[in-house]
Amino acid sequence: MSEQRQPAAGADYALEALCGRIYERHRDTIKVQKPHVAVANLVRIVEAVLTLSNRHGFHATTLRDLSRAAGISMGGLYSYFDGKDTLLLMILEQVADAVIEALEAVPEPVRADPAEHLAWLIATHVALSETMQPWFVFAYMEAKAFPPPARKAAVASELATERMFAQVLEAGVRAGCFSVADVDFTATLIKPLLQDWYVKRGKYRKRGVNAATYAARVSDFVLAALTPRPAAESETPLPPKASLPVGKASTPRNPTRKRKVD
Amino acid sequence: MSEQRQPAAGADYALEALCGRIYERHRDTIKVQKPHVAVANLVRIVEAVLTLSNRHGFHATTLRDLSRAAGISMGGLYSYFDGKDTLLLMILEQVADAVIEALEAVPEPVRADPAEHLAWLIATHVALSETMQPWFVFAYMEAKAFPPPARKAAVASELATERMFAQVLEAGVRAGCFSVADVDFTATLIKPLLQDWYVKRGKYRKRGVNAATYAARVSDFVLAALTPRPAAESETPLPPKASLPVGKASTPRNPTRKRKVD
DNA sequence: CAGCATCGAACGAACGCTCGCTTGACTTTT
DNA sequence: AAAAGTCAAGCGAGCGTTCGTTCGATGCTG
Repeated sequence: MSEQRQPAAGADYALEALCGRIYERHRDTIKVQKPHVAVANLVRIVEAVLTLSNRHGFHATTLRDLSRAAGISMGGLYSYFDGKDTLLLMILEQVADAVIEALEAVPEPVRADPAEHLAWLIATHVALSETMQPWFVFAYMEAKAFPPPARKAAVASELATERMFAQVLEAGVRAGCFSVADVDFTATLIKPLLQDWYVKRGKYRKRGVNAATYAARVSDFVLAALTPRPAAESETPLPPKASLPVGKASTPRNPTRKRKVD
Repeated sequence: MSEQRQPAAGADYALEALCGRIYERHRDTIKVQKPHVAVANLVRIVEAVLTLSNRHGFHATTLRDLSRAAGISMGGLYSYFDGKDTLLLMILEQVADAVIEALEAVPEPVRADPAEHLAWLIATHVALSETMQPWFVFAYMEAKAFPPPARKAAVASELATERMFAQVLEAGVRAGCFSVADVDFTATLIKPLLQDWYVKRGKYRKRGVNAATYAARVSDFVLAALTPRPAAESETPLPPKASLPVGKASTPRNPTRKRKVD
């Protein structure tokens, strides 16, 4: 199973390994005993549900579609999860775990230089979201629509990665190699740049941009914005008045019209 | 209706005005004749469907929920659209139109200076997406899941705004005030920064960041990245090898297992 | 021949959508 | 001016369909 494992991180982000972890985490609800059978079928289920959901949305994906795509009967599916929501949760958990695990495995020498550390975080995140692209898209698109446990976990995960960026920025500011007005805000701005890679990957593909190139360009862009300028700090004075017309105090806040029956 | 209309653009982005435009565009399918009645009810329908959909997704929003929230009976709803999909389309069209219309109304003096033009585009986009926040979130989250016409329109709209950014960047490069390696790519990177404002607006709200502040900060960040540096062009050589472990040539690309019946 | 794994018909609930009916403001008739 | 007629507008029970889920029968394997 392991063979060409690069860092000593001990984590593997291939489909099969990820499904193995799902199996272990949900041993109690998964009714199939033999691990190799269970994991093999989980692979087919997860692969199918990611494909179908990323095309039409999780809610629009029916278990009959999933059954056909995975090659497992309706009843068979219920040996692997006790309801549609659980299936969603299985995937979301795995994504959140993978992100934190991958980004925390920063090599010690890299951590020394804030600029290099930042570039490493960006490159690692892009590489991870490239390997697990369908998972990331799924988590990003479906996280909002579901039960509090999943929502909380997703938000927490996002904040955790944001904090990692903030810490690096702060270290850079202290070391004098970054010039940042608001560390937290700038850290927040980096996240959407990383998300764009997997959310709109098709667009980049079409333009011949691959993961490594994307990461390098984003690093360049971000580092350019952070690098202290010699003098002439021309902060944008304030945005040019770009107020949109919004016809007086319209938009009645309480348009409750009485119905016949309540 | 009009009164405090700032630019001479002639566009109004209040809920009622937007529904008025929807009414005009769909006169043929909307069965209600009297404009003031139709627009008033469209307001209640659109407001309700945006609220419900942004909470649980459009697909998960049932017409019964919508009927209750809007205060219009099931049958009544069908006087305003001939199917759930049409309702989705009505909103998507309106968002795409508003974006292009707003961004094309750039004042002539602003266009002269690329930096100012860029800041104006950012500020205008943020201001528009602030005014129409639920619409933007709806369009962003639901665009993928629907019929080719809607998808095509959404992609085209995104490319159009992207091209506007690219043109400004190009003008700035020619004028010597921007230093950009790849104009198209950099233009692409700006979009997600704008989207983050409405997609994660709750997060920014919680931190006391309002629309104007957000736009100003993003402008600063982007302009800092574009401003030519005196010397020392330290392009990131290549990303530090951030390869994730992906257990040998796993991930069987064709895990088709035969079923009993095809 | 156990017993684990899988199957797929069947079920109740909930969906999008329809349609015959009621309502009420306005027009016409007497 | 009162009565009768008209029709746009709105209503909600009910239709057929499809959903998530269940469960007894049926392999398959050691």
